[in-house]
Amino acid sequence: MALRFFNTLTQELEVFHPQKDNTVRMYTCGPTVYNYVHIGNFRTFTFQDILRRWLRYRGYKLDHVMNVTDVDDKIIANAAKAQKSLADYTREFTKAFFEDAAALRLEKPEHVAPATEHIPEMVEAIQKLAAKNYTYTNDGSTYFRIGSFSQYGKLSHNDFAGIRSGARVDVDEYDKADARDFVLWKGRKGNEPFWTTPFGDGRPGWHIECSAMAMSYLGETLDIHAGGVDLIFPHHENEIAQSESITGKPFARFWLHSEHLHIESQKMSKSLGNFYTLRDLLEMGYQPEVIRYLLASVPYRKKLNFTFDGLKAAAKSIERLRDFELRAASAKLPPGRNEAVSERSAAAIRQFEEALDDDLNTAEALAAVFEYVRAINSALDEQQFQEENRWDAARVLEVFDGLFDVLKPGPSTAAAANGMPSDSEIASYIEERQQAKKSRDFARADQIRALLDSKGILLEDTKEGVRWKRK
RNA sequence: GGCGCGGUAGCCAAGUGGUAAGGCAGAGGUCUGCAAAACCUUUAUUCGGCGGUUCGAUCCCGCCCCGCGCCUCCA
Repeated sequence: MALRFFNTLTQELEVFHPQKDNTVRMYTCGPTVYNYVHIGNFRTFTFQDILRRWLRYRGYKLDHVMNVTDVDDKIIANAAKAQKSLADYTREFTKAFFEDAAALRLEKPEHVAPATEHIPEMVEAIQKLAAKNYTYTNDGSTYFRIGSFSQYGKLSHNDFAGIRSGARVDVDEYDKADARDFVLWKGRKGNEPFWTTPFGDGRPGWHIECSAMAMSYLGETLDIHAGGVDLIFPHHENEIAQSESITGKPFARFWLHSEHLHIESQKMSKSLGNFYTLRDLLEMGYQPEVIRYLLASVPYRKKLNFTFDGLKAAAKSIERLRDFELRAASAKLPPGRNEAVSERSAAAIRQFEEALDDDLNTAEALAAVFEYVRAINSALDEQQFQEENRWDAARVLEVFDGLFDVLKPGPSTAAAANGMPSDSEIASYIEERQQAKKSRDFARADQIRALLDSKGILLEDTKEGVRWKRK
């Protein structure tokens, strides 16, 4: 079966191909850098990372733009409170965001686009809209006239006919002619940062950022536009209105939206105060790859309830896969190659691929891997897994880890390794213990075991010999 | 009020018109000098409730109950 995604625009599962060049032109909404982002935000970014990796696995090249919103009301307020310039303030949290993303092993998009570095593109976009009479100004601010875009609501599948002008309060204190209208350019106020343009001093509205930057990097029609479900309305709806009013062409072919991370059955959000940042969890001692696994393991269109039990289960799941990897790589094996094992390995990869092609069903993909692990463990027990089958198992794990990326120990594990004995020291301890056991000096053998244990090294006596791993 | 999503074992969770993947936890076992670790086996006559369609429904339809989201900044 071909690669399929659920398209929010059509509400259907659709076969995906990029429009040209075998290159996927993709835009995703990135962070607003007014604070540390929380792990709910990172669920979406992890989904986007899985999407990137799977598209590449399927042979596509990527041209992916992610914006960084580095000017908006909250940022201005927080920077003022911290008595820092906008640039200094956002630099700090932009840096923190990419550090966190790297810890979660999220690939960096081909282009990272800070809003403040693309003001000319936004000005140009607004001028094009003005030339077509899609805008009006009021008290120094420029607005988009929603009444002039007949398809408004097609993404969020809302019928806006019933909403009357003035039905809602203008929360951002700008005067609008119609309740649905949104601001393209906010007029200069007080000491706020501003840019000078033909239509007045001020700063960009949020929605125009994404339209202008997406089209300047990727052209008039994107292959994929992705983000969290809460952006469907109004943000993405507004992006469509702006972009399609300018070009007269579809803005994005596929709209992909990831569901929220919940905590105690509620949306995790800054305003509710019920959030954890990645840094919070790392300080509690959780490994970044465990968090990555948890975020990736539930299919992206399903709400994911965050719990510490879930985090512990994720850690154990990774441990099982790592144990398997170690066993398949290090066990003493009979020579030769078992054809049945090779076939079982190929089947596992096929199942894994089919699950991901089906709108990135990561849960089903994981099931394929775990079923494979059990089958091969049994084959190992029965001496059916042979020397040349090692490559088969390695290949399955390579495909798995190319997407999930959780098998290699993270940097914090490496940090804990400081003061640990080297591999060769461990090997000589193990050898000494084996000798002691052979001469039935169990006291010495147990002493060595305890010594290594105190340094974080766990010995495993198995049928295939002695293995060790870091705790 | 409008629009939408979801309710599957103790927890997380996949799935299909023909009788329930996987992970964690639990139980039993294998291995072992002992132990740990690891591995294996096992764990839902049942898929929120009530009706309907069907030879047959967890999966389709209707109603109800419960949870959640969007409609305002928000991943």
